[in-house]
Amino acid sequence: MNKINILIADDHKLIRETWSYILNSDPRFQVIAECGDAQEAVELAKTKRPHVVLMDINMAPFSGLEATQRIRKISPGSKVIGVSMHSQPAYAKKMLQMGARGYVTKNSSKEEMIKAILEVNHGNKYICDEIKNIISEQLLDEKEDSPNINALTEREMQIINYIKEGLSSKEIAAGLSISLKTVEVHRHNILKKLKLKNSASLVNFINTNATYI
Amino acid sequence: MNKINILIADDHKLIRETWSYILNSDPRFQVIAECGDAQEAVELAKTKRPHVVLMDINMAPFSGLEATQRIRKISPGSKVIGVSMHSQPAYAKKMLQMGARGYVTKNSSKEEMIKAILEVNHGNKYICDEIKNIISEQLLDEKEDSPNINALTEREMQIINYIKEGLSSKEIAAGLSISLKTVEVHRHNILKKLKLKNSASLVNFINTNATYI
DNA sequence: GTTTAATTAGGTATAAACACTTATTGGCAA
DNA sequence: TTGCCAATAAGTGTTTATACCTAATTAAAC
Repeated sequence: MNKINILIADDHKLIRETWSYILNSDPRFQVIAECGDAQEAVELAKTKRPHVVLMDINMAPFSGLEATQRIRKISPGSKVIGVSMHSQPAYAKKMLQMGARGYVTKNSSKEEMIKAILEVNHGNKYICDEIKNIISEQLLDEKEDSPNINALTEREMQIINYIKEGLSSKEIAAGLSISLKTVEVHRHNILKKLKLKNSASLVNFINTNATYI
Repeated sequence: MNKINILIADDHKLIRETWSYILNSDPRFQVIAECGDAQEAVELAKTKRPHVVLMDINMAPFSGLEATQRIRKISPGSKVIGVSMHSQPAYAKKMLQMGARGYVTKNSSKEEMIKAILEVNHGNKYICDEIKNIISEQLLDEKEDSPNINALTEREMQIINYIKEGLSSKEIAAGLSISLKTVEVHRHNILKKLKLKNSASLVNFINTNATYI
């Protein structure tokens, strides 16, 4: 039986090395490449055609989410597993939307990671226990009136990023070549959707609630 | 020659396991305990008396900074190495202030980690190359007028926390039983000190710049 | 004991943000 | 095709924030 070929994309060198070490110690796996940025990950997926890609979400120059999406198109046979330190289900959800076949947090054990690799390689989907537990807990809470950042549109997120950087509505309007009035409407809608009072609390919400990625 | 006894404290199980695996594979090291929270780390340092402690900064219920401080008192023979994903020198500085003997980012290689352990066990201090490079770069830039959050006063930090929560100046004034005008002056001084344009960018700065820990 | 810095607070402006209404366009889906 | 929604943009207000100024009090530092 052939080994499962794995590509590791993670911007932390130590983490890449340790995973390579562990996975290569198992006769079922073969780490064929590793890299620290998303661009390289896409290129390596194209040339090396790995069976499984371990993809960290946080990477330069674009996120693991985008890299997953690209790999999905460029090498449909490669199964991507999202790996992140974030336990929020929203991350997992987004990652799966982008075409990932699995999601594992860095809280997971070695055994769970191996299980995830075997499952996705076999064509199944896999989500780690931690996320599954959190999701079920959230379902029990069931707070439908909670601010849901997923309701924000692309444009709104774009404008939030400008706001974070300290740009005024006038500057944002100039930057996006749209009317000042439009920017104001967007800002108003954002605050209304998230039930926030002003831009300061918005930035704090965005920075501390990772739910939006 | 005796092995160097190591305690690993990191809230990510996978990371603990991989380090244990790697370090135990080296005849010079012996991982004698590992844990995922700061409280346990302090207790384990007390009972196990490890030669070296690998301490992650981000942990519950209190931070690795505080745990380091406690271990320093409770088991002065144990050398603590701060391990973090943060490349800001401010983290390293704070960690060393708390009594750590070394600081290594998660971008560092396995070799660098081993070097750090050997150095601190030998009684020396060790800071990883990444941080050293950043510090030297910052010295070369030498911008004395650069935003320094350390210059913020207690009162100013207090007001920033209210701003983050979305309170208006009027509300902050009421909360602190001071004049609206005073709050406005504080806000103005904060923005001036940090060279920021508005509250949104202030909140983003505070959330993303860990310099104030 | 004099200086320095933090906190306090007033005045006087302009600029920006926020609230709410209406309305047009284009795309996508039931 | 009809209807919904995102994105666009205008009008018209009110409220807040920001930018300057001056200045008193107090505590710490030199």
